[in-house]
Amino acid sequence: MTPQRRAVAAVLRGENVHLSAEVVLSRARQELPELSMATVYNTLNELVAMGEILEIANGSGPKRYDPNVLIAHHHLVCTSCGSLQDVAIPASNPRLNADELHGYLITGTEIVFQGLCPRCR
Amino acid sequence: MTPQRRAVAAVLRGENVHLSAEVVLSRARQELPELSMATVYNTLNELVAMGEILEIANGSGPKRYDPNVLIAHHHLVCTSCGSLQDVAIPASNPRLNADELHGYLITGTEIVFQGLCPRCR
DNA sequence: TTTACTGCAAACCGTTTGCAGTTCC
DNA sequence: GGAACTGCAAACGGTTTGCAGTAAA
Repeated sequence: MTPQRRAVAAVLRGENVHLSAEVVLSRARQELPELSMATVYNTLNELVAMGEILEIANGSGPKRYDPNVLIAHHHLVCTSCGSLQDVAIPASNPRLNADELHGYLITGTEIVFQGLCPRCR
Repeated sequence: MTPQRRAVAAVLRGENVHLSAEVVLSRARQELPELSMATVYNTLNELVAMGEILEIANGSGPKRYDPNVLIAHHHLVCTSCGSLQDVAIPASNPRLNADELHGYLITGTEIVFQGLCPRCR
């Protein structure tokens, strides 16, 4: 646990936090100005590998990192400004029936609700 | 309609087709060897803008292009090899209730089922 | 002294863009 | 001649990597 990793981890804390590497860097630099981007990426990737944070791959644009791993949830993304909102798993959780599985073994289901956020609509 | 565009469009035809720009190029070059990557991307982006094909943004790795725009569907992706399968919209289509909308106006819902394909499991 | 980690800079991959050279009306 | 399009090569943005230097065990 180096100061760098602590600074990165400290930024990724809380609910409804979805930060890009860039933003993680600038925020963590408030604590540790000499922090480098390489170290941010190294740390983020380790945190993802350890299961401490989630990686949210946005279509184009940078990946976002989400520290909320304890409560399973989906995302609501604004197609205009890119802002993200956590949403609870809906009551009607989608399932595939046998003939739609095409022989796959399902390991996860991810729902992305697209829409316009209050500011953009 | 130039030969280049025709060649690209011809490759993106059928069901369960999810090709990267790279693959589109190499296949279209069998018809038109002098085709360039720039033109492939130009054409793909126009087709997407025209609503003729869908862009599937994979986490890391190249985008995939899907000509199946007529039948609404979701995707089943192999987390090991990246292969993709179209799946029908499940009977229980997820919906958010008012308090989960957070003021967003929903415009679309995308489900990605992750799993292991028959070859990888 | 070995090991792990950092920061820098350069490389990387997928995609986009500037531009000069077609082609077609 | 003007508009639309091509191919090349260079630029781009986000991410990763090689490497020399530093700190910690």
